[in-house]
Amino acid sequence: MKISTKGRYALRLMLDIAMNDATEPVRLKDTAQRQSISVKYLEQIISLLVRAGYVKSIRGPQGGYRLVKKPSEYTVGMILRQVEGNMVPVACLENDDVDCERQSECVTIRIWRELDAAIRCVLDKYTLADLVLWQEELGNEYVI
Amino acid sequence: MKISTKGRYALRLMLDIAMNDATEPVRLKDTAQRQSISVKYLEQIISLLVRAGYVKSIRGPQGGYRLVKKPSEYTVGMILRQVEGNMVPVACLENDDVDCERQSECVTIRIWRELDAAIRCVLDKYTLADLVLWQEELGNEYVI
DNA sequence: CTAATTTCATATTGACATACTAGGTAAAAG
DNA sequence: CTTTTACCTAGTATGTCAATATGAAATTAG
Repeated sequence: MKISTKGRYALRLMLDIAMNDATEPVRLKDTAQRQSISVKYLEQIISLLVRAGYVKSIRGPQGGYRLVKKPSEYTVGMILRQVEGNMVPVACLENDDVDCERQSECVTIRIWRELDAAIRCVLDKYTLADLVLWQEELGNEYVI
Repeated sequence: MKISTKGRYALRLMLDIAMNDATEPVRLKDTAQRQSISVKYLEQIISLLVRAGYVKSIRGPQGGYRLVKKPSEYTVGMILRQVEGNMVPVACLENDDVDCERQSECVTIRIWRELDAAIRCVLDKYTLADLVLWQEELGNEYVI
């Protein structure tokens, strides 16, 4: 019942790009340094986000990555789901076709459904824009 | 980000005991049959619940397991935490001592904290008594 | 054109976790 | 003393996690 490094790093990666792609594309080399994550691992993670159409890449020198849409258009849940798969807490909620024959007689699924809804609620409530704002506030505190 | 079979089985096991230990101790052999889980695997799971003091065991013929307290005194979260460990979504929330040096500058933790609270809320809201009730309602529907 | 810089694509690795099964021991009842 | 139950430990196959490693392809600067 843990979010993997892949998911957590993906969020920090998207946040890092959101905060730095205003003037020029963000190179993974720089993100890696800022976030203390290896370039190679970031490459793997970002490939999933490129494939999803969340970031676009520019090759060659001065290349890097840029967000395709505005930070406010990426919820935390969207990002996590791309790299972690559906963020559903039990397999029997995964697809609508019933693959567990116990479902009709199983009451524990009510707990799992409510848990799923609660998780969804939090993850889809916040966007990258919120994270950017928080991070900027934190930055200002240091200056003061 | 999944609850393992151990956690899910533990909940079904506790529910099964709650619903059947009124007259005599519940044997794992019977639970195994009712729940379609192997006796051997149930043995491993219940040993964690015995150690936690959640069920007491009676050996020998006509032996089995009984709940120590009333069903209403076991939240779903209590049971899951015994077999799954703390149900916290990211490691940096695990213990109070700060083992991640990024915590002061990391805003993603706000998401994780809220997620943790949401999960806690659901898991600690329901008890075995709720599950028993739901299961009984379901049983009656079949009769009608 | 060439060299440097970047992304892109796969393969490999070691450690650990999951989901069990197997085999045997210990206690209690009849 | 045999049966029935719980109890304990080890093993095992599979998969996932968290990366590294290697190299190719594209782009730009000079």
